[in-house]
Amino acid sequence: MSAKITIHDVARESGVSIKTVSRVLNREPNVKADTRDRVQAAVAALNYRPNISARSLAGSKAYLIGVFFDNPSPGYVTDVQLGAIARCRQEGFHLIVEPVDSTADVEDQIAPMLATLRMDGVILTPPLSDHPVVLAALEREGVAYVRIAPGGDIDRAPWVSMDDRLAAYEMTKHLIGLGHTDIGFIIGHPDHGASHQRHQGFIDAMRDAGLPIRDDRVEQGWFSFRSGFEAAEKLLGGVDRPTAIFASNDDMALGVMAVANRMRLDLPAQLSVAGFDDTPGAKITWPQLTTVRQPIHAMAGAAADMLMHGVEREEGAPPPSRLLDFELVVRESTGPAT
Amino acid sequence: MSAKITIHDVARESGVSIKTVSRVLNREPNVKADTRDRVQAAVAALNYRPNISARSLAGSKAYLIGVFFDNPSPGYVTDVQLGAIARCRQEGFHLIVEPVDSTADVEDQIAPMLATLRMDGVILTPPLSDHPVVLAALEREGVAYVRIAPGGDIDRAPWVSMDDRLAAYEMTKHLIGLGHTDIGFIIGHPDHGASHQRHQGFIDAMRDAGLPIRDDRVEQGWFSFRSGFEAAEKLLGGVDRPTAIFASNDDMALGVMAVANRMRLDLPAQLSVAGFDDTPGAKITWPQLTTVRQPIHAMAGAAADMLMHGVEREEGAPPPSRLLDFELVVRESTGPAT
DNA sequence: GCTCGCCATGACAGCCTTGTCATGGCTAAG
DNA sequence: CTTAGCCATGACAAGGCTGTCATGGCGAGC
Repeated sequence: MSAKITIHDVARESGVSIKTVSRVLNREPNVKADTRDRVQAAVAALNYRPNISARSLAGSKAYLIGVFFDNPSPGYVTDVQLGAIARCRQEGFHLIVEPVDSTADVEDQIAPMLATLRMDGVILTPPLSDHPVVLAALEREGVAYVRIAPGGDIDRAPWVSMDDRLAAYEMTKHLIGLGHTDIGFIIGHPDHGASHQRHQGFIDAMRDAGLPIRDDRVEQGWFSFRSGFEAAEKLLGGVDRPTAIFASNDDMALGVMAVANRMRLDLPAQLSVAGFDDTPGAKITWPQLTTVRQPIHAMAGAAADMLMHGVEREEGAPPPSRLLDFELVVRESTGPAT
Repeated sequence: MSAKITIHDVARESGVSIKTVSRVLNREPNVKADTRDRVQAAVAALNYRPNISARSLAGSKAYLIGVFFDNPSPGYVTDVQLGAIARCRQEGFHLIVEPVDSTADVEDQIAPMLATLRMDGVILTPPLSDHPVVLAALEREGVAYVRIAPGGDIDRAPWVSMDDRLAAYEMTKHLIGLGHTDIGFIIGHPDHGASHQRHQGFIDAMRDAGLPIRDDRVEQGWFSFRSGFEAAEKLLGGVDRPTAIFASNDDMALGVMAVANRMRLDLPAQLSVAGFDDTPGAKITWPQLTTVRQPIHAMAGAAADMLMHGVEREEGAPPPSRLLDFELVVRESTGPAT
């Protein structure tokens, strides 16, 4: 380990005071171009890296962004991490990941960490985006946060989301366009805000097409494979079957496909199946799953951006937020109604 | 935000010097039980949390553990994180996650972060556990690290692993026990040390049972669904098919199942399929996948433990390391040979 | 009863950086 | 030519904690 070099070494090397080095490092104004170059040369020559602890102790930034999650889908979680990190790296920030078990005492889990770490901001993923205790703790500790895909209370804080309602609407329209009129729907986990919006998109599309929604065609799920499996057993149990099923996420759609497989139904000839999320699992089936690609990576990146650059909020105005585009991914699991 | 309370407040409240508070906080000796209690009471009363930046600036610990990964399997990655965090929380440590793109300049990615963050240790997941540039950078910067499931150069640094060879051996024995004599095998990604060991386990079991291994029954894969799919197409392409296929991980096994599904093979009657890892995907198929449960959670926890408590290495002795137990998970995708 | 020695505690410096404020040099205006 | 005013720079303190070392109190031994 090379003896660690500090800002003093750089200052001496370039013949200025440490404050000037600091100014160059932080891109502050009031440094002559010539001086700036000299300092940067010294930094490069000495291979100097500022010490993050000293920085955050002295200054106001911690160079740390937190990601809180309590999400059963590993694909979603890593995607968020990757998206956030990509942005953070550019600005010299780092990512602290903190799983939060929302069935245990949430306050106990996050309060200590918030106080010791004093992160610059926290990215909240569903269902934590709508967890009242989490939001309250963050606000109490004065830590900025951005919610990803929140379900309600939209004006409370900045968020990044996509139009779940519209996406579900488009997917339903896709099925209707294939000739399906009798479509089953599986609702997502009630704690996730997106669940309601996706359901609403389905309802709107059916209504706009003048199609009825039978009560026995809508089942409650929990975003898990198992819940999709069970819902599908009910939906496909009778002699009178829907010709398509739209599940509110991919895992549940895979559950539907498992049931269909077991029943020896031919996909998509006898049953079309659509999911939502475009998780890696969507490509891992036969036939591959028609689904909605969420811009998870981009959403996390945008959230990190807002946090690093300080979410300025004007009094009275709604918090700065972003709605990103989704993409309908049509694969082989949906086909013409027969 | 409550005005942040410091060690001085606690000291005043309990009538001792800040140094004594520090001693209590760090469980140092030389504090009277009575004094210790008073300090702890004050800490609780004031809801005091030490500032991590100040701590790491003054002391030698950073209270940060890094996790480096470049792993295509999100399930594996989150499992490692969860396992590591569970331990870290108990000791007040936090987890920094750093994806490393091993196809880009690895040095550029990790050297700056190592220097600024000065983490107490880093957990390396495959294939990074065997990446020479990563290991060298860590050693140069004097950052302790623990390798998870390294493939070779075992005495270079501490590691945590499981007996991949034995697990593959047992799985093969399971298949042989079901009456299979003609078994296909799909090798894992050549960069992962475990791949070779699993392959060896398969070879050993077949040899010990006196069974031949046909060259055209062994295919190279890359741990991805697609590679499993393609390998299966070759293995199952001819009229003369193996009665069982053992894939070196679950994703590839799922690829095999997709091919079998498409060929309308009845599982496990016409083909037994076995995987390795017990990822969430293993339960997401029909029939559910027989596989090997890796103690990923426990391995990560053990690695975190070693890092937090300082990996003491005696000169000449091999580094302290741990081999954890695996578990054969027999589900419905394997059955008697017909 | 006194001294030695150990144990519990405290004063102080130091970790590395940023923020504040003062200083000196320069330009433009009087 | 002088001075106000601005800009670039530097000296110094502060930030919260731990490590070192000195100090004071106490019990044991003589």
